[in-house]
Amino acid sequence: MNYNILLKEHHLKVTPQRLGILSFMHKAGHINIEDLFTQLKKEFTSISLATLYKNIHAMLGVELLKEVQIPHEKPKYEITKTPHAHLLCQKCGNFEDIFLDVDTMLNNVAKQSNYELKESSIIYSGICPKCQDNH
Amino acid sequence: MNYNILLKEHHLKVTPQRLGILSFMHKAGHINIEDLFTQLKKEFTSISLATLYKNIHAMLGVELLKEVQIPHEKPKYEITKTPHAHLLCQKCGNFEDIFLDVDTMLNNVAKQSNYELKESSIIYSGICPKCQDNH
DNA sequence: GTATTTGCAAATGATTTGCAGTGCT
DNA sequence: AGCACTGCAAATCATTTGCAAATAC
Repeated sequence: MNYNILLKEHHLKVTPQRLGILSFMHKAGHINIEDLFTQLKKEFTSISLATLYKNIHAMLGVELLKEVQIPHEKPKYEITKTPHAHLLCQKCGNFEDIFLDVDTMLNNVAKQSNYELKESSIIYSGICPKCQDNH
Repeated sequence: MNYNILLKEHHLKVTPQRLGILSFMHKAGHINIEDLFTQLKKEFTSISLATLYKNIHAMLGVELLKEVQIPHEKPKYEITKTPHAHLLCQKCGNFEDIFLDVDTMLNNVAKQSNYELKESSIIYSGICPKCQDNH
């Protein structure tokens, strides 16, 4: 993925810090501020938390990133992609995307509720296949 | 609803503060710490934030309460009821329950993902019927 | 060259903790 | 009576802000 272009498309200036944020975010899939900062420190010894927060907000503002709220956890961030749901393993903590037909679900709920629905935030939690085996 | 019994069933001692928390929580449906504290202050002039936090955590621990995380908002709390999803109006902020067939959805996703799913956290956002009219 | 971004330090805000006194069962 | 709960004050943790220097375009 070309983060350079991604930033420009969203009218954000390209800086090494921003490229680093996107690169680690992509590698992790979903990551919270604290873990992201730890990772970034390895490559940018001088990066500050303030910069990280400012950039996360800038990228959220232009919808380059999306915030994901797992109950009882600190928010995680992901690069915006096609609408999807999430799976959380309550045992090992694995957190992953699942590309359900979110649109169909949205339409059904819209009909039932008379809301004009735009988006959904969906997390399913349970035990992942691996953890079922190592019961 | 008898909060006295509700607390005892969950092995928590009955105190005026806890009864107050549950009563306001029920009245509001979903409420965050700050708003709940403001409400409580009216009835219990001496209640402290520390007490509120401690009690919220105690009640979460025994699953008498559930935390609901709306992206970009402070967590709200609700009294645990049968599994359901939530609707958020992006215009007026109205936040309500919707009793979809959460179990069927859970089973479908379980099949597709091979996760052994236990619960889901679902929020649909859009424009509520009222706000559509006052467009 | 100008506007934006960075990193620091300080400020703010939210939540937690320790402890002495009080209240529940 | 004994243990749990309350409220206060202080401590901790997370996030934001202001500003001078550095950097992107």
